[in-house]
Amino acid sequence: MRATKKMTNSCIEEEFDQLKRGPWTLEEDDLLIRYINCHGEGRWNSLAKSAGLKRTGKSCRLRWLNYLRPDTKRGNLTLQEQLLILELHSKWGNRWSKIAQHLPGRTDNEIKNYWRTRVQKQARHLKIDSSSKRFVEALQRFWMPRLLEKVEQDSSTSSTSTACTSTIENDLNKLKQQTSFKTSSPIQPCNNKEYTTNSSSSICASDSSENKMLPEISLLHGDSSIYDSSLKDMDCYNVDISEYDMMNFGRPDDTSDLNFQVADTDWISYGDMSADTYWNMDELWQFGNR
DNA sequence: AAAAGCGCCAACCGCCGGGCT
DNA sequence: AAGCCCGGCGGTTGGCGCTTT
Repeated sequence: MRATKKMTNSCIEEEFDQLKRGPWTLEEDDLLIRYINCHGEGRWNSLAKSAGLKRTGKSCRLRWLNYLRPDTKRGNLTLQEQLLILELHSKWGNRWSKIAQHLPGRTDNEIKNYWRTRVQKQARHLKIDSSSKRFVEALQRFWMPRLLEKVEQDSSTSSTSTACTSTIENDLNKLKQQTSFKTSSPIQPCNNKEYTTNSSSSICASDSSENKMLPEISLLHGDSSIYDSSLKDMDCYNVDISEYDMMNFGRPDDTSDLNFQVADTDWISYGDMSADTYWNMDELWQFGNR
């Protein structure tokens, strides 16, 4: 019989009331670190009590995973990390923990915050829903190729690479092999001339003669079961970004719900992005050269 | 210089699934 | 089989600090 079962409701409430909330103090951090170093992590509720912390197990777990764990990375996300997040989000949607698994040292919370504060901000500027097909198209059609281009430039000029970035670069190399984001690569037309998704989530380009459309991100609307947890199963988009008419990107088309306004923030134009650390293209150039 | 507005991010909340009793 | 606990996840909130007015 668990001890808590013997507790009366008032006892539980009293204990709950005594629990501390809000920002962690240095002393609490120290207690938690020392305890985990001695006894390891897990069994968070009992850990909290044994360590003498007046916190919930959940709170301790979160503090450890998101902040105190030794391999936690802090600071701005690199270009590679940003690109990987965009790509993985287009594949998996808001599966933050899953995305975080591919970014060593980054937490799901951090990635979620990045998405909400940086990426969704762009959607707001464009006055479109960040989960809309149009916005996902914009990401894939413009930002990701540009980011990839920049990442490649950086990797060709930079000789040093940490173990973590190597992991990310491996993932990105897979992406590069399996997608056609590169602006310089020749287009790879699909036989069926339609963007279609097959059972393993591969997406092929359609041939719309007047305005080529990027593949739909079927995750947003489709069956999540087709998505595998590993990058190795990513399939080609078979789209060459250079084939797309950027100027027509925001123009009205038959699918009116996909329209968005570009006039007030001319973010489609090169080098004329909104002034944001992560998204301003000018700053992107500087970012990788640090 | 002060107030208001805004962005970022750490932390919390509620829900869910799995495991144990 | 049912009830309970725990851990994990995604969504949301609140406070702090910076910027703008």
